[in-house]
Amino acid sequence: MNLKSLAQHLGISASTVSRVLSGRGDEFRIAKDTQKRILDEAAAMGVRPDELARSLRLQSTRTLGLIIPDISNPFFAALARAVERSARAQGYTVLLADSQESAEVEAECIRMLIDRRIDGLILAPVGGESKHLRPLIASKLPLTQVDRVVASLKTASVAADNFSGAREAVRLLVKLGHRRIACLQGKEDSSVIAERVRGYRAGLTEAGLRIEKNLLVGGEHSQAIAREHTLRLLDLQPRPTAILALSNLLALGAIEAVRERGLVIPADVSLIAFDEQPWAALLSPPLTTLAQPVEDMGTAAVDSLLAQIKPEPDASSSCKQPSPCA
Amino acid sequence: MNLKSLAQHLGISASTVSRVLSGRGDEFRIAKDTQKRILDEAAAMGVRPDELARSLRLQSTRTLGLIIPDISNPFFAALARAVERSARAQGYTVLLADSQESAEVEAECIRMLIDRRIDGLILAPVGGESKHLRPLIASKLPLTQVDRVVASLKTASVAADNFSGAREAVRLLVKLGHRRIACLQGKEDSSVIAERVRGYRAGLTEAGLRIEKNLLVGGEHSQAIAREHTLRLLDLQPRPTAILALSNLLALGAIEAVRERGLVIPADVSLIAFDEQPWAALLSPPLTTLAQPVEDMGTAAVDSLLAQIKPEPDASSSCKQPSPCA
DNA sequence: CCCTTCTGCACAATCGTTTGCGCAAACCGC
DNA sequence: GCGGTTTGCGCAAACGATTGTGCAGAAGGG
Repeated sequence: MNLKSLAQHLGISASTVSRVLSGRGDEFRIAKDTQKRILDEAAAMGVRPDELARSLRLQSTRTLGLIIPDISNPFFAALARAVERSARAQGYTVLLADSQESAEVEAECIRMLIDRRIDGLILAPVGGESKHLRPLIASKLPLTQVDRVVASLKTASVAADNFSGAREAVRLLVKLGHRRIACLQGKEDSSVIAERVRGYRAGLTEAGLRIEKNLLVGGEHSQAIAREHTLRLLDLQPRPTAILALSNLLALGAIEAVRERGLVIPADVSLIAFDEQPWAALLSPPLTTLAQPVEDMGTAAVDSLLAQIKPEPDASSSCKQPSPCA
Repeated sequence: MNLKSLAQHLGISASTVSRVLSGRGDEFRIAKDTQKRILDEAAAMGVRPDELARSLRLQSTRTLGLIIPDISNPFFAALARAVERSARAQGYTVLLADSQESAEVEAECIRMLIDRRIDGLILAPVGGESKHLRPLIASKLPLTQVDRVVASLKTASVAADNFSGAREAVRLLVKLGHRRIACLQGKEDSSVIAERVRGYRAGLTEAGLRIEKNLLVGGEHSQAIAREHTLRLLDLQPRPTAILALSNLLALGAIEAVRERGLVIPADVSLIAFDEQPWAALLSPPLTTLAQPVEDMGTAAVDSLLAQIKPEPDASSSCKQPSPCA
């Protein structure tokens, strides 16, 4: 079923078959007649060149790696889809790996992808310690960070304008009359969260509001912990009138907590959350979310990476800010 | 950075390095001293054998393909995670592809995975026409179907007991006093849906209830269409008192429709849905769901596939039935 | 001291492609 | 009928690993 056996079968050399199958028959002046024979027989026998051998010889796999922290998070699932589609459109395939929010697993994924000789890597880092990324940088593999960005790594990166997004959210709440606005944050060492927190503070300051330490809670990116922190927020006297949840997972925890206290959104407390959710509209009343431009981020990441791979420099790009929606 | 250059660097042949790095130095009676030199230097230089070349030579990639119809569906995301973990535990890596609920894309994914010489494939088929799967069967590639099963394809398969699950759900509703129970189905040609519909009918019959044609609606696996069908259900006179949604996506559409009609679950109409959902508990009141044993299905699929790959026959397995939960 | 046995490693073929180079036949003009 | 050009294609060497076979040198026996 391989190119060589097809060649034998036709009494023709493998070189000729290779050239014809790669669509460069004319370029090498292979007789039309010969080309037709080869193409017909290849189709009939279902012969397709072995990508492994091909990659080995060409030293290029036309494969991109994508590492995300959690495929079951709708945001990352959407990102993965966008990356995959965009890569496929440019003739690349994507190897997807899930680092499970663990630096250790992340390092393992990186090793595995490098062993498979991917042409480039799109990485949404788990954040925090980045020692394990040093060998990656040293390897000179084309690399683009996406969503979360470890700034100490000098690489191309693609991220939403999280600062403006969060500030915008606060402005919105202020306009609605809120004065005690709490913020439910995730991992502090994540660039995404850091930016959003910065935006939160900026929004408050801008509105002439004080930044109260006990209204900025969290520190883990987990639904359970978000729930606990929200419970504590709700027990404060006076209670905050609005909560800004910095991610979809955190929002889930917050909603849980609000329900648990027998309170109602938005009568008792308003909630506005980052990340779009398929179910946001189903809550009563619908949850206000800040959609991230995940499609754009995916294609931008692929473009940025391919720009590094092909020698057509295009620098790193950035993205629209999250936009509020119903 | 490859094995050969390391060999030169040490003034040793590549064969020896290969044997040592593959951990079989003793087996080939390589001197302890030589082994140590090789291992040390390999670690220092960060040398790891090229998986491409290795796979080519060994005619085995230790890679499994997984094709699912939609990674952004939480059920499939969870399945992918389970498969990935289970495969990794057995030394295999997984190539994930998303067929986007399209037979055409599915065929393309299959071709791509075969070109990459995967050792086996786990497939959640889009269903319907299966002509495009013929070449796959012909290729003799180890294959296991998961979740959805195209019965006409004689392959190993892993699926939940959807029949019993649906029947159980109907029993539950009947016990709660419902007599007019509607069913919101998806693609009729999907084995999963077919089984669930069968279970639905069985449950009704068992309870001595008539099966009313206009209470069994649907035909597309889409939230929007589910919404429309539910609207029509709700406008029936008399209105059904309960709806069984055969998947998470359909449930979303149903909830939308119920809200749109200004009705309340479960006061006006009860809803029970297949597939677990992270947000099911957040609705007011919480949505009753039938969780599928997705972890088990993932590991069972991998086991079934590996049984075909390694010559340790273990036959195909099946799975626990979906269990009702809060 | 020679012959065998064991130890420790190297040689070379192989997996399935791609590609630079080169060679034979056909064709052309004179 | 001979040199030169064109046409059409094959040879063989890569790519980076694995592995059966074989070959030296040391060790051991008689």
